[in-house]
Amino acid sequence: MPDPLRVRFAPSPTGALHIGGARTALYNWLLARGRDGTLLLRIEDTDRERSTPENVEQILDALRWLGLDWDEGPVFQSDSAERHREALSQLLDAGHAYRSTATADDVRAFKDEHGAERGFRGEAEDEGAVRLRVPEEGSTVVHDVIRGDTTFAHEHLDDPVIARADGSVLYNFAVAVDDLDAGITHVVRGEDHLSNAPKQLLVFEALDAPPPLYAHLPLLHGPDGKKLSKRHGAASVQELRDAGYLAESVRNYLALLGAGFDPERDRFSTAELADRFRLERVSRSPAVFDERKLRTFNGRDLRELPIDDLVARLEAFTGREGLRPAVEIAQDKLQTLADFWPLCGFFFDGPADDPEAFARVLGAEGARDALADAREALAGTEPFDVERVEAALRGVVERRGAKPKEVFQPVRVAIAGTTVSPGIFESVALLGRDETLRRIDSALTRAPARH
RNA sequence: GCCCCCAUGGUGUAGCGGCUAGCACGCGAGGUUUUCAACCUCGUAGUACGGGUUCGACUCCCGUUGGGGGUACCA
Repeated sequence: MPDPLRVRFAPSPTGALHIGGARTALYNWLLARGRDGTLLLRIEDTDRERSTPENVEQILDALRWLGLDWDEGPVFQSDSAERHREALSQLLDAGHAYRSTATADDVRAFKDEHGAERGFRGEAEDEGAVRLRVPEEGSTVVHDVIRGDTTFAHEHLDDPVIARADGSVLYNFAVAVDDLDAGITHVVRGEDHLSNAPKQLLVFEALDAPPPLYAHLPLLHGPDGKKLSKRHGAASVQELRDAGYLAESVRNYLALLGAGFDPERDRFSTAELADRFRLERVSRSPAVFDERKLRTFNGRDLRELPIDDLVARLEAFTGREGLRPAVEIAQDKLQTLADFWPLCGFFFDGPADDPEAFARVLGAEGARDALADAREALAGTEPFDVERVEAALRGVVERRGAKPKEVFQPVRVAIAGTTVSPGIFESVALLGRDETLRRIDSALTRAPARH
């Protein structure tokens, strides 16, 4: 029997859940859910400034939106101050750590003297910050599930500061103690933590405790190869949500970004993802987050959503109600939830204001006449349903010997105000005869007469 | 500067010593078409470079170059 998994994810509480962090959270989630493990949510808050209740709530909210739940937590590192102090004096007493007043300048001076590649070693003093004593000889090797062994020679490692002079502990010490106490078996985090791993391993060793398994994920980059940031558009899952992406699409896309799933497929249910996820399969090289591809995935998923579901999401997204009829005729044209209102808002709030489109389409040769003919045909259409509307409009096309678009576009611009809308017959039928005629009349009044 | 990681088309990836280097997104052309999408066809483009090892390297080793991360009494 394998030991039960205890996995933890620990976003930093800065308020925004960054996309890279979201992927890390997702992989932790898939790992735990796929192997019946326990998932612990920890907030890395040794730096008190960041973990304001508002920031934490934003993170939790983003996690929930993504559909990631956890079994225990959130727990805060700052809640374990007593235990941290205890572990600290344990190391001090055993000689694995010492106090030192050495500053960053002292460390620099040390390297000037001994060489830049030499790790700093301080002298034990009665006061000052607490530094962990790194062995002179040998090395610490990180056995990483994803990247294999990475060896860190002790001679290159500085004696890391693990607690401030005031006794408050620092990250590398606190996580190690917390992971130990929480019985964490798997630590899955970003590659930016790889160089922290030997420090934490050294803490485990000093505490004479077995370390968890580590897996460091490659980082996510923007299209320019640089670290993903707001410059690249959305950089946090909150922004993705606001941009109208579906949580399940984001999940699916993020999961595919480096997890080594079947390359012949690009769609997996969340259950499948959890079932197939293998830490060993995760890529070692960084990936570029491509929002266009996410858009494509999103559009595909959105188009297949049951209509009731889509309507509910759109009403929540736009804050408007009674959207269903419009959603029915627009679903195929949406890529994100945010696409809906620009496309269909005219049904509810009147024609959009697009003078350029109006002038171009209704100013074209014969456009005004075509629109007048359409008005006449529509005025006599009964009942006013999609079928009859289509017959009426096509009749106009035929009588005028025009191309379809020479009639349809003027009508479209008259009712929508722009050149883009759902299908013209569906749109006209949905708007109803009275409103359609009203808008056509209004357009006719504004349109320049040209024959 | 020093420590560490990474390297298949524009992007995400498959490959695990012998392949016509596969799939998807994008992009291009065509088809369909009432706009925008969607959809169908076809097409485009890749193993960073240099040395080895081997009968044989995208696959293994070394170096170079390039990219990234770390280097706090931050997390």
